[in-house]
Amino acid sequence: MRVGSEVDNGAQAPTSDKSHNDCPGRVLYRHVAGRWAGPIVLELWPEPLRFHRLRDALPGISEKVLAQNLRELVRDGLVTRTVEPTRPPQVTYSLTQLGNDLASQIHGLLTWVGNHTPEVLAARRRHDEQQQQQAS
Amino acid sequence: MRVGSEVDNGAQAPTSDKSHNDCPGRVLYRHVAGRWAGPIVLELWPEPLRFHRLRDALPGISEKVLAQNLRELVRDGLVTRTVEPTRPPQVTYSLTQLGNDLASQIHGLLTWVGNHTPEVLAARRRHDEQQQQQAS
DNA sequence: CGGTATCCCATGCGATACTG
DNA sequence: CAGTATCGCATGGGATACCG
Repeated sequence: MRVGSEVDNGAQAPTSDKSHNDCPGRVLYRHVAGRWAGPIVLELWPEPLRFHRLRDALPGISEKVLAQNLRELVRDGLVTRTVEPTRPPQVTYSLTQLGNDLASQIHGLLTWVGNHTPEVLAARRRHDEQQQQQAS
Repeated sequence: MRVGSEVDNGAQAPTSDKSHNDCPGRVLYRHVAGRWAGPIVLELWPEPLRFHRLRDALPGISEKVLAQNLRELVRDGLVTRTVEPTRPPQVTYSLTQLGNDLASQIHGLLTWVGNHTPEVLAARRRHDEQQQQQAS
């Protein structure tokens, strides 16, 4: 609770010049660890997919966000976008070699999460119960 | 602080109740893939560290966010918090076995990023140049 | 089919001040 | 030393409508 009546002076220096924040590796990590980049790459791992197939494989994603992520992945050389000039047009996304390497790392992380979520939930329950007891 | 704790879907009801959004694995992934959880776990991988040591090892993190992440990690059974009742108190954070497993996955992803950032940057430059040409 | 455009909200994170 | 409290922005991402 606001002890001193000091008003927060809203201008919080964006920290923008701290060199480690602009570090490209940092930025790239933030992207590949984002909410959807990992899952998308994993979907493309076994086989190339078209836009709507990809969307359907990722329940909950919006087309906007899927498109954003794909654009970024293509730009970063992790995914290839191939257009078949048919009618209607077909656009296929596939992993590059670089993207393939990344996929194996993502896979490791994501399957770890899949395998150990129950243990984490159990630990969490134990922890919360102890907190409960201490509170009482 | 109850960060991302429970369901609590105050968010803009993503098509209402799509169960996959509340899926514990999804939530856990969002956490370990967050901006700092990965780096923190990696710092603890070689050896346990105290709060300020950890903060200093992670340039740019605020104490608030470090504390938040550590609390969550402890709650999830990935990190152990040990208090030495000396004067002044010493608090040491170390990985559990579960946290150790996670660390190796994170390590894979983070070192991949470290090793391949130059290639990504090169790809990005190539891509941006092509866009430039098409625009003209 | 394969996207963009627009609008808006929830959440994460940073900065600063204070406490046991 | 090891945190908590408070405030506020920036950003990612969701919903919806529209375009080539």
